[in-house]
Amino acid sequence: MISFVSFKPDNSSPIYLQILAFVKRGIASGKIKDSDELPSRRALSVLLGINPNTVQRAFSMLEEEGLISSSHGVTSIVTAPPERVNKLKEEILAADAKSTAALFKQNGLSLEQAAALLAAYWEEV
Amino acid sequence: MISFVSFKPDNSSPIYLQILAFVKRGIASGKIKDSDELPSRRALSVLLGINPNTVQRAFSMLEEEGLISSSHGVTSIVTAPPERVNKLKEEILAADAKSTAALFKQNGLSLEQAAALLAAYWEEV
DNA sequence: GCACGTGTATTAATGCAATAATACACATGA
DNA sequence: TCATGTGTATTATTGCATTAATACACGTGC
Repeated sequence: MISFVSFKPDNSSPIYLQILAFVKRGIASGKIKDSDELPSRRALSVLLGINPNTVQRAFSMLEEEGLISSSHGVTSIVTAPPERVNKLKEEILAADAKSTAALFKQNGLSLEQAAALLAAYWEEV
Repeated sequence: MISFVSFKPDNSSPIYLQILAFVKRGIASGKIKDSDELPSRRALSVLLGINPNTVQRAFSMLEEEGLISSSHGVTSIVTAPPERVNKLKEEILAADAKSTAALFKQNGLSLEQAAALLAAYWEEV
């Protein structure tokens, strides 16, 4: 069963997108594995204190992307074969790296300064 | 006169917040300097193709933070003494570094891997 | 069989960013 | 002086993302 204990939604973006990102990053990083079982939509909505439809929306998007498999009456299962995981990992890392580089460049930093700054705050988070 | 040619709003957050962030990062990075003149609210709204009230909202928030000075009849002026710039720079860099570190950690990367990834995409953006 | 938990679908309600319209106050320059 | 452009303020409206409420369909296990 996938754990959502480390999932802390904020108000910076829609909750359903945060759930989507949480699961995708979990799969990409290996914390969530192929054939893992997801909590039911209702159970997760109670756990997170949100509306069941919000969970439903996130799960249906995961289904559209082929990352989970759903059927009536039973909880959904993660569908993440190795090649899919690698592809997802590359996508996420590339997107993160690009946005991060853009951010630091916008701040007028050099690559060396950016790396140093990252190192300075690495242990803090 | 502050230039907004590099300002490219997207639909990831409210436009007024993007304007706010654009100006703050500009000040922090030195691209926008103390006593620089801002375009008028109406002129900027025409330039960006948005409603004057959206610009007004961003500018009033900048005024609340003490980063611009406004008076009737004349365009607003940047108020950014050196100590304020340094403070702003620290705030922005710290926030960016923390969120970046958290992001890479969430992806299961080590500091070395994160730095390498950043370097790999640095020139691309 | 059937109670229960599950996935799925539809519709309504809510909140808020963005827009819109308008009015007033002030400064500048012809 | 006065026309013009500026900042400021108020109120209403629109559109859409999000949440909410509800009903229906299906599978499991007693």
